[in-house]
Amino acid sequence: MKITNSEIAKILYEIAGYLEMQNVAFKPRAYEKAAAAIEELDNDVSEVYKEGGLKALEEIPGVGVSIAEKVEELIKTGRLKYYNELKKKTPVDLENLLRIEGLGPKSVKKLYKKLKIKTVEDLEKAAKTGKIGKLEGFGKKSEENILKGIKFIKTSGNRFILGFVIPDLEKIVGRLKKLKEVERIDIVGSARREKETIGDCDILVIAKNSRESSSAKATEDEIKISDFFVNMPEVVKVFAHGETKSAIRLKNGMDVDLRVVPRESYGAALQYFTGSKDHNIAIREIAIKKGYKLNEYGLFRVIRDKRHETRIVGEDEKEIYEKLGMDWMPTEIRENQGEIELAQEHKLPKLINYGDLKGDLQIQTNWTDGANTIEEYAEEAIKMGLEYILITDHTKRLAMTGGLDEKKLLKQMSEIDKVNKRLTTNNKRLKILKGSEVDILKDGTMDIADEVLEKLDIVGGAIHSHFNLPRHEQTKRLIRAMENKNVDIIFHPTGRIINRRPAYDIDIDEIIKTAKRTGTILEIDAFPDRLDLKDNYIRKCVEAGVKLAIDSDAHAIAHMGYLEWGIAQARRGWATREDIINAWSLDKMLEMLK
DNA sequence: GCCGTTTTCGGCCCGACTGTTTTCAGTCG
Repeated sequence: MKITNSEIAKILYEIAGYLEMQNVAFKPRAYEKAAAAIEELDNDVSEVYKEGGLKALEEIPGVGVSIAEKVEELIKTGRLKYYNELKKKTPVDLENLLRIEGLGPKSVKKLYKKLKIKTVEDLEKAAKTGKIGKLEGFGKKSEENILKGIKFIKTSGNRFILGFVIPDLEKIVGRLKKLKEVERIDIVGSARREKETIGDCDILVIAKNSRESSSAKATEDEIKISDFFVNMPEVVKVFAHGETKSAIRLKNGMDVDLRVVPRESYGAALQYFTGSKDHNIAIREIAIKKGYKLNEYGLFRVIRDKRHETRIVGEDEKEIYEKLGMDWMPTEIRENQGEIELAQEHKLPKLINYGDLKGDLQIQTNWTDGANTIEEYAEEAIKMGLEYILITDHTKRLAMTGGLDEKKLLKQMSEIDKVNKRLTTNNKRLKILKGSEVDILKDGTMDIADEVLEKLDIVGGAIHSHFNLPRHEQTKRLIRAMENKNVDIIFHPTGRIINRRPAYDIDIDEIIKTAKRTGTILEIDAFPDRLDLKDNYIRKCVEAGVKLAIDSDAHAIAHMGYLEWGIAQARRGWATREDIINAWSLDKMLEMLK
């Protein structure tokens, strides 16, 4: 099978780690840079190579002669000698060991040399028996931290980040959809509810030639679909393979269930398999009270002696809810957190819709750690139908990104003026706004002087250091930043990275209160592993009347599409268009900002 | 190993924290 961009990137990242172990200078950064560039590429590297050969590979920024050859070898053979040799020298599960906070290549090497630790399991055993603490350069504290890191990975590691696995899942769904036997197909479960992470994936299908009812025998079409499903190239394990229900594990480690449902039950199955469980339990209780029975096959009227029942509805999901006396509910809010009561009163909020955003307010360009130019982002935004974007490169304290100081920021502002002028002469409607992702320093002051901040259209503040301050101090720090009259938005307010790093310790209610008082916007960072604020914090903001912004946090134009994941979270937090400032016109938005 | 409106060779980002030390290596962003 064709090697994917992320598979190539993973190997390049690992090479960087191995070189780091050997104290090789500069090369690790070179491999990391190339890996990141490939990971963020819009096109398939294999395709790039097929069309333009080595030359085309070398045109990828950060990829030179040597790495291009290695990528070529990977595309052609699926293997890489250089990588295998490095791996032979230090045969450790680098990918997973490096996921542990605080553990880098040097420590991994030492642990391997001294204790023959190769895997996370080895490491855990050694830490638990106190062997790590006695090691030179390590101590009791390191041992504790390692155990904590392992625990964190274990408790959060077996869920998949929805935005990152959806491409894999959609590939499968797209392929099934093309079968002549398939009439309709949907992803259900927590993925349909747009949860930030999913444990597994459920897929429902109706065959063209669908069986009459759930008790009828499966049709040939239905059997063919199930057979096709378990024989896909990505399948590494088949747990179950029936005529209408199958379960497999994919190469990426995710378990996927497929159910081929009769047409007359499709709506009921959608409702049932979408959940959430709590939502379904509450709905079924209501059904019982009204003399119905609800299951995955339909809504049934129960006749007195309970041995007779007649199917009322089942093909259409909306009809089921309506028969039960309530409005259809958007899947994102089906968590039994008040949505059912409001649906019964026909008072559900009108959630913000996919496609409602008029702008993107967090974009990193190649002035710092982004991959594309201001102009390239502008072109992409025009393609997406946006009306405005805000350029928000990092500031000087974040040295590793080449953060901008006051002088460079002013220079970038005049560059934006120029690009805006070009857009106007070419009759393009897009407006590029001047902004910055300004570092919030330890004491809550900003990394850029106020005189310069004043000149920007919109200022975003963000924390990138001192993640471990005690709660009151961290909260005070953010509050001070919000009180700055130039700071309009707080970017990724809690700093978590899903499956990797917990949020820093803040009093979220205090933060929301301050946002309200100071008129500061809180951001919903749409990057799939951030989604910060998360759904229930969004809901708190909506209830408190604090306004929000949904931003892609793009570091490459391909990331701008992530805005949709931000909308999904906003919907999970019950946000309407009124709550999201970049769903508004430019004038209205600028008017309400500080 | 990559890159070049300062360079085709000689630079590559840097400050702070943590945990280990008693001056520093490793890690992080």
